[in-house]
Amino acid sequence: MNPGGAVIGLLGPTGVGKTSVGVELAGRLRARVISCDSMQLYRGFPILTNQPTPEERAAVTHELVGIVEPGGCFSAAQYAAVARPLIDEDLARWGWALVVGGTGLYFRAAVAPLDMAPAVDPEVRRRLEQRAVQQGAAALYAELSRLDPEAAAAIGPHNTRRLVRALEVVVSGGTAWSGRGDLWEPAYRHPTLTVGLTLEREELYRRIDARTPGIIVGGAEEVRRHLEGLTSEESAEEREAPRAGIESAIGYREIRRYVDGRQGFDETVTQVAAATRRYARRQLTWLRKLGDAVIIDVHDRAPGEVADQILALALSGEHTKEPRQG
RNA sequence: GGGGGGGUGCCCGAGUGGCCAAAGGGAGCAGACUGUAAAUCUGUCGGCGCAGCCUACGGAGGUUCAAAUCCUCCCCCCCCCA
Repeated sequence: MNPGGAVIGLLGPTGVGKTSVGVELAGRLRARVISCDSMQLYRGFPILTNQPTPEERAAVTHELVGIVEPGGCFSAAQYAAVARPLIDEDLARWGWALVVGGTGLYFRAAVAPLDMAPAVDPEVRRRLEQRAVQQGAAALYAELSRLDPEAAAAIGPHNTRRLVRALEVVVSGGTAWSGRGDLWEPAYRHPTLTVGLTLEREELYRRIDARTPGIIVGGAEEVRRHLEGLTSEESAEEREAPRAGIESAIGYREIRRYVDGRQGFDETVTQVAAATRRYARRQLTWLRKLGDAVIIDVHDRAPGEVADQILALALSGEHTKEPRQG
C-alpha cells in the first residue's frame, strides 16, 4: 500500500490504446487525465492528432488537450510549466495524478526534475536558421565545435535542428549546452509509477495501417479549414518554412500536398502510415530507454481489464519509484 | 500477326564486359535525443562457420580468363500498327 499515492504515467506507442485505458483508469481513480502529447496540445486538429473523442472527454476531464492555437509553437519546457502544477494539484487533492501520452521528452519534463536550458530571444533562433539555410549545417557545427565541443560531438554535423538549439543557448546565455545528464537519471519529482503499454509489432502496425485512411479523410478537412484561415502568402510561406508547431504533426505536410492536389489519396495514406509506424518505433525506443516502466502487453485485453491491472500495481506500490531511488 | 520498349535485391529504380552483393530512394531494423520532440539526426539493410565463401540481376543454354551487362531459344509485361 502506498498511502501517499503516486504519479501514474501511462505511455506507449501510438495505436496501443493509451486513451481508452486512461479513461478507464481515471474513472477508477476518480481523477482526471493529464495529457502528455506534444501534438494533441493544439486546437483544431482532433482527428489528425488522434485526440480523445468528445465522448471520452465527456466521461473524463482531459487536461492539456487542444489548448494551443495552431499558429503557436509549444515546447517541452512550456509543457512542464503547465503540467507540473496540474500534477501537484491532483496529487494533493486525490492522492493520484494520471499522466497519459506518447511524448517521451514531455513526460520526463513533467515528471522529472529536469534542468532545462532557458528560452532565448526568438530572433536569435531565426537568424541561426537562416544561416543554416545559407551556409549549411556545417557552419553551425563548426561554430558549436569551437564554443562547446562536447555538445557538437554529441549532436553531429548534420542535425540542423539541434545545432540551432544548442548554439542559441550557448551564444545568448554563455552557458554550456553539454554537461547535463539528468534526462535519463531515474529521478522523479514525486513517487512515480511508469507503465508502458505495448503490442506485438505486427499487430501494432496493422492497427496503424487500418486507422490511417480515416485520419487522412478527417485530417484533410481540418487542414483545409486551417489553410482557409491563412492569407495566401502565409500559406505559401508555411510550405517552405521549417516544420514547427502543428505543422510538424505526422501527416500534416502529406495531407497538405493531398489537399493542394499535388498527390493522390492512396499515396498519402501510404506515406502517413509509414511515418506513423516509424514514430511508433521511436516511442518504443524511448520506452526501452526509460527503463523504469512496467511493460504491459495489451493484446486481446479490454481497456478496463488493463486499467484494473494498473490500479492494482499502483495500490501495491511495488513498482512505484521514489523520487531519488534507482 | 507485324513493329517497338521492358523484366535488377522487400518495393521503386540506376547500372550495358572486370573497379558489382550491384548507385540512389522508399520500407524494415537498431540507436541518439534536456524550451521546435508526431520534430531532428545516426547506423544498418541477401545469406553464412564472415580478411573468405555461397546465393543473386525473368528461365535455359552459349561466347569469354571474366557477364546484370554480349549471343541463341523460351516465358512474362507495356505501347503502337493489324
